[in-house]
Amino acid sequence: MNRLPNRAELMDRKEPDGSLPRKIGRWYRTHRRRLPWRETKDPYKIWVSEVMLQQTTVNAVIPYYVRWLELFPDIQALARAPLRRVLKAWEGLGYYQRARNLHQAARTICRKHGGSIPAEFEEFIALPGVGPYIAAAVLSLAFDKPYPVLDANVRRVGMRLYGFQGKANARADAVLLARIRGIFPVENGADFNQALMELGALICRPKNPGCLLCPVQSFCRAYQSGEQEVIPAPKSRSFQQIETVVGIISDQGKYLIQQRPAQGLLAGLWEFPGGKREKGETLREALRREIKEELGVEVRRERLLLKLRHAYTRFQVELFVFECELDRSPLPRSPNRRWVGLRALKRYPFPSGSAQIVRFLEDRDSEKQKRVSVGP
DNA sequence: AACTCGGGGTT
DNA sequence: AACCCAGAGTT
Repeated sequence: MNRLPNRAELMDRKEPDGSLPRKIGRWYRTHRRRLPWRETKDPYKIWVSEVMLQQTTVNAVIPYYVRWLELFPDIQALARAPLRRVLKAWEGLGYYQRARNLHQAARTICRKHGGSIPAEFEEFIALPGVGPYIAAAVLSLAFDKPYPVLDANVRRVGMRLYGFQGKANARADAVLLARIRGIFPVENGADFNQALMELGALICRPKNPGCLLCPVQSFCRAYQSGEQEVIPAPKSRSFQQIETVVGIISDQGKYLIQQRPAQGLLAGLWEFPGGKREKGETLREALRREIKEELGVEVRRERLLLKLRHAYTRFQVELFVFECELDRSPLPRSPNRRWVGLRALKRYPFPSGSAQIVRFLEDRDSEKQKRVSVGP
């Protein structure tokens, strides 16, 4: 667990001009990127950025971040918003539990903390979705408390600097945090934290690190032994291919969609009926089985509408989207199944793959409208 | 300690 | 195609 540097660690530290924190600090002041969340000290805004940036690259986050602050400019606005709008604003960013947790935490803060973000580590980390990194980051960057942060950038920089071998792990993290605490500057801790992360992002990259431009090259054990490219060791990963079938079922201009369970993959998002193709099944057999299982109705006729590919972290999905004609119309007998017109479809949060299908349907519809209005 | 949870960017 | 990313929660 993180903690503040103690008295002995902070007092009487000599920081000569050539020290590591000084060198990194000077480099940061001249090379840092101007990013939206670096223009503010508002803890809510910094928090939002940290949650979005979790396992997500800076460039992917920026447009979401800007739009989010327009929709939910402060914690009260977020707390008031219904979950569906919150998830819609997150659509395409992934790890949707982050949005649900942020929303829930905002409501808790407005209900129990008078609407202001807790400035104490133990109180803040107790909120859903706030772990050791985000607690340290927000308290450091917004409240200038000297908590060292340990994210993927700092981990890579630190492991290389100190010549750690092997994969990242909890034990190595603890040792690393202790060493960073040991050099943590008395002043401008927020800049030191950001400087370490920025160094990891711009110079001490996973591949092809820019050691020749690195301000702390002379301190770096990995550089001295030429191991900078192999520290940290890569994580092992599996990868598999999956084929899914999707049924587009429409009736009088409305489409049948259903909501995924509140737990697990893509929790709470909406999608069209369908599922995985099993071994030994044709796509059409899979479609008929899934529709029968999910809706209790036989498919009378179907035609392939489009094929999409979508990559997840651990697998790649190929979606075969069929327009279906059913035996009879299935009744939406649960709140998790709805007939929705194209216009209203835009307000529902979909996984990225399904969002592509929605765009296809919209395009198809606007083409149809054009033909009608222009005439043959 | 190992898994799960998305999607997009980079190489 | 493989790898990675301003991690957190669950098992």
